[in-house]
Formats: sequence, structure tokens, C-alpha cells
Amino acid sequence: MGALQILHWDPGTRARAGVLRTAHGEVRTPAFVPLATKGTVKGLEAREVAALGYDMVLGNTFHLFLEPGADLIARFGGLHGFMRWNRPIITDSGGFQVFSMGHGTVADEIKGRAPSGPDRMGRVLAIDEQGVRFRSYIDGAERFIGPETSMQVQAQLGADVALVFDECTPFHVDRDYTARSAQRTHRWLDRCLAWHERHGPAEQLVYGIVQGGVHEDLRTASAQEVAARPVAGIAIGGSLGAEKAQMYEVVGWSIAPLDDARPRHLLGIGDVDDLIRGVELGVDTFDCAMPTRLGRHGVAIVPDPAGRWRVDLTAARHRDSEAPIMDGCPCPACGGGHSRGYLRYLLRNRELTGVRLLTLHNLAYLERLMRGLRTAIADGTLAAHAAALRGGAAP
RNA sequence: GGGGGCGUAGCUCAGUUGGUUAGAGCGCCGGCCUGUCACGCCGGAGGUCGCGGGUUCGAGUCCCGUCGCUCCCG
Repeated sequence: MGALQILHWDPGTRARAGVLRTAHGEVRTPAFVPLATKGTVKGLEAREVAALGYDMVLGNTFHLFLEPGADLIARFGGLHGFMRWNRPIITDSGGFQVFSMGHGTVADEIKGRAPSGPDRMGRVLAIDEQGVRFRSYIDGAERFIGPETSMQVQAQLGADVALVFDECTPFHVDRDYTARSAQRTHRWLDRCLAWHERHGPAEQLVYGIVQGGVHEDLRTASAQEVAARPVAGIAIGGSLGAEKAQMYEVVGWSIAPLDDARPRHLLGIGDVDDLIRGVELGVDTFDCAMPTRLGRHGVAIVPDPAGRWRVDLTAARHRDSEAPIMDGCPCPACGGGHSRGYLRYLLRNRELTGVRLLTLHNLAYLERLMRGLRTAIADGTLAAHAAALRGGAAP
């Protein structure tokens, strides 16, 4: 009896709808999971996230380990008690942050750009079989995270779902490196499971992570390796390719070898069209910085496929617009009667309210999108529903 | 009326003892953001340096005149 109960299958795709059961309650799937990297969905209070209809958020082992530290959070009743969120929490293992220290964002790495934002050079000191040595971005002190460290921190955080420590294999490495990297991630997976078996909370669900880059055989092999272990669920990580078409292919390869019973999580994906396709490919949960980050950058998610589902509200053309971001949206920004002109003014003037309203809108949009997909799967109308969404229908 | 200061990109201003295609911030326009060190990053357009003379090989920079703004004293 697994943690995921599948209630409905879509007859035309691999999509399924169900319920993921955790120590802190249920997650209706398929679902989007907002990021609460440092113990907060940036700009929002936990109750606001719950009010939007979200069942689960994602915290980050790496960042919380460095600041304020797992011991302190444990004394506050774990991450649930610390941030006052009493619903399920999934925590990322810190593997991706190692990648990020060396390469910047996923887009930076794939497109061969130098890391944008704060300087990251020289942060990763060594990656070897034991784990990763690096310099803390907080105080420059040398720190270490390995499979056991990561699992211990996630135990202290009280995560309902823990992700095993992995190496997020970059896009620009050769096939041989990708293969060896995936094999090391599998060895780390065994160490994570061994640690969890002896010390971890029994109620905590541990997900393995499929790597293998953009190579079909490596993805297949990795998925088989992970699925052969007693993991509660499977996450799909690593480089998913440079284009969406390739990403869908990679996700498909990663899921094909898996059994249907266990939940699948697609790491780091959150564009509207990617969520729709991901659901069709059989993904149960997604997490992504996109809705909250775009919100902070003044971009709202809208039902506009041609505009990549986005509208930049900081543009001067919105100055005189009294229209809402989108008609019929019940979010605090649109439903609250706020105009594009007002939002543009707030964003331009760096008013926190502007960032908050866009964050709320974007998260509300994706929550409704996912809820609509769940309903469509249950009703057996996913094909028509997905087609309408791709045509620009409001979720 | 007398004296001082200032007039350089849409806005606020930098511009060495006069020297190559006059800069910045903001604004404007465009691009980016997919397991968040990120209310961020990248790029572009835009100025006959108030106007008119003069000195000089060369003037935003010096001189004269003029217009406008501003401060102080009468």
C-alpha cells in the first residue's frame, strides 16, 4: 500500500489523478508545489498560501541548513512549526544548489551564459564520492553536505517527503560524465536509504531521483535503478534538454520504466504548457520558481499561448489600463479589483504590494490550472480540456 | 540697479589644467528568468552640450554678447 492512491486514469494519455497521503495530510494530484525555499513562499504568509488552495510547499535543505540551521528549526517543531504551515512539505536535498553554485540557473548553463546574479565562482570546493565541500554564501565558511547530512537535515526539518541527495548533472558535459554521475547518484541513493532506514522518521516518504541527462538509454537505466529501490516515490531531475520538445522526450523516457503505483515528481518545471504536458506524461507533482519569481519581476501569468503565457506589467503601455490582469480571475489582484495601471505603478515604484499581488495571482493561476486538470481527468475530459487550455482558454 | 551661480539625453546630474565616436542614475523600448543566494539579469534607442559670435590645429570646457532660471545685496 503506497502513499499514492490513484483515483482516475485518463484513457488517452498517461495522466492520472489521485491523492498523495503524507504525515501532514493529503495532496490532491496532479499538483503544483510552490517554493518555500528558505521557509517562506517569498512575499506570502503560510495561511495565504493555504487560502490559495495549495496542499504542499517545497523547502530547501541546502539553504535552511546554512541559515538558520536544522537544529534551530527542529527546536521550533520542524519546518512546519517554524513557518506555521501545517500541511505537507517536500524538501529538496541540496543537490541542485551545488549545481547552481557552479553554473548559475538552469537556463544559464544550457545557453552557455556566465552565471547571472551574485557571483558564484569558487564556491564549490570539491565534489567526490563522499559528498560536496563548498563555501557558505552566508559567511564564507567551508561546509560539507553528503547523502547522510542531507537526510539528517531533512529529518530534522520534519519533511513529509524527502528527496535523496543527488548530483544535478549539467547539460554541457559528455555522455560518459553523465553516465558516471548518474551511477554516483545511485550510490548516494543507497546511502540515503540506509541512513533513513536506521535514523529517519518512519512516516517520512523518501523519493529517489532519476538522472541520465538527455540520453534515452541512461534515463531508462537510471529510472530502472531508482525504481528497483524501496523508494516511496520517484523524482525526475537533472538536465531535461535545451528545448521543450526534448524535455518532453526526456520526461517520457524517465517515466516509461516506472511502475504506476508510486508518485512521480518533476523537478523544477512550471511553465503553463509544460505543466499540461507533464500531467499528460504521467507526472503527479511539480515544483518551480517560475510563478513566484516572475511575480517579483513584474510578470503575470495569463492565458496567452502566443505570449508564452506571460504579460510584463511593468511596461509603460499598461499605465492607463483600468483592466484587471485577466477577466474572471478570482485572485486577490484581479478579484480585488486592482487594475493593470495600479499594478504597474506599484511595481515601478518597488512597492511590496505589487510584488505580493502578482505572486498571489500567479500562484492562484497555477492552482486553478492544476485543479482544472484534476477535474478533467476525473471527468474523462482531459483531451478537450487540454486542447482548450492550449488554445488560450482561461483555467 | 549691483554682485554670484546655473543652463549637457524625457527627468536629476557628472564632465579632468580645452584633445579620439559627450557619460551616469532614473525613465522609455526590447530580451531573459523552469529542484530561487534573485522585487533580479542582459541589451538598445535617445543629446547640433540655451542661442549667436570669437580665440585655437582642436571648445561642453576659455573670451564677448544675448536669452532664461536662481541666490544675495540695495
